[in-house]
Amino acid sequence: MKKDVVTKPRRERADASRNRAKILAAAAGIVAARGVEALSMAEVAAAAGVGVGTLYRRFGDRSGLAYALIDERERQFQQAFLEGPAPLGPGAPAPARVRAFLHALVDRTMDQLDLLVMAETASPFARFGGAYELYHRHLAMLLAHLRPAHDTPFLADALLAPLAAPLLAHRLRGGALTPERVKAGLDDLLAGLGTAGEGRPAQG
Amino acid sequence: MKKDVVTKPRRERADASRNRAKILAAAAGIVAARGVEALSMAEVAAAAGVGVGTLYRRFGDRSGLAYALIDERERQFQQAFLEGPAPLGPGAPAPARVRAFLHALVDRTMDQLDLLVMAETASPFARFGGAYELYHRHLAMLLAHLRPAHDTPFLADALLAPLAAPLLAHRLRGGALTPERVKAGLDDLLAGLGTAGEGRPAQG
DNA sequence: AGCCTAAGCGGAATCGGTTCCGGTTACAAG
DNA sequence: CTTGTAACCGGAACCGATTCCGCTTAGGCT
Repeated sequence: MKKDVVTKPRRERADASRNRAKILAAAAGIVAARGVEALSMAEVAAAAGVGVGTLYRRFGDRSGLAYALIDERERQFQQAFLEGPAPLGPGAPAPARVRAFLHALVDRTMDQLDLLVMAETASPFARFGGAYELYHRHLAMLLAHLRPAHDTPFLADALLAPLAAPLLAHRLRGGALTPERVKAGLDDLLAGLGTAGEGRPAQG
Repeated sequence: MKKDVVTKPRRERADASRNRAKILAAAAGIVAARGVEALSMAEVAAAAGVGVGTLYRRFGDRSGLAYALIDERERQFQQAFLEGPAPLGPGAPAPARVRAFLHALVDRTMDQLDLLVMAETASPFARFGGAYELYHRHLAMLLAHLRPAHDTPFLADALLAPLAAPLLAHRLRGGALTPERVKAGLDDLLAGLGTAGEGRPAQG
């Protein structure tokens, strides 16, 4: 009988990570040249010189590829609110952190709107995969700090929902939507939740 | 030269509306029997005894078919908040109408969650087609009544966004989400916006 | 009743995402 | 260096949505 060592997690093979890089480069090139609409799996595979099967092995699906293209900025953002300098990171009072977090999320979403629309559109629940739950936990935690008597998980969803990429993209098309306007609107909601820094006790 | 009457809008041909009915019946049957996942265009066409081209001619696309299946209840809902009895319809003070509208929307969304998920998922912006803009205008108008100094179009989006079918469906899966909880959460947001009936002037 | 044509119709073809699988290969162990 | 095998690979096959297009027909008109 073999020794059943606990599923040793060997690291990615050299050819595999080489292909990963080729695919990401090809995909980024296509997006830069012709926009996200032109980003089909078959075309990326062809441009990268690999088979489509390889794309799926590395990235799972179309949405996974989109997230991978966003990954670097995403890491920066996550690191910033998890362990970066205040007020986005730890150290600032919760209301300030909530506000900083939402404002930063608006910027980050606007920056990569097209890719996010694609990523969130792939499958019905793609949006709630990856980073969403992290944002949700983070926000709910900050809110709970402030207003323990409220349903903070719901409030966190309610604050994140208006930042869904497809909604913002839709409103942007119709002109007259700016990051500042979204931030101001969020501030308005936050003021109502008593997170504007008034320091009132939570009992509402 | 022909008389150029302004593009006379002839009404739907008899065979066409007969097919529309057959298609809707077939689709409803499939959904009832095997759920929305089983609702593919080809299968509906086969069950209805028509070609797929006919489905597209009548309903535009998958999302259109889903909306058509929902249509009857949708009409009732729209009529209720546009011209039905208060507080949902006209006559009640704006704060009460806002609250009644959102609560009713929660119920209606929960009722047909699966079909709505399908309808809103078909294309990236499907959600913002059909009824969404109507809801948005209605809600923004009521809010403007209350708080003219605020960005009511944004607030309307912010109140509607947490009711997106995919989000509710996702939270429902994880258990622990009820219509009551959603309504309570919305009430909480509304209280913060000063629509709880306190009658404070708008100036914030 | 017969004509004319816009409106409809069916279903093959197309398109893009995703899955499958028989054949390769990196690389750890001996 | 040889070997064993898990991880990979490529690309054909599959699947469902959507488009296309040549043929048919309802129904207004004479």
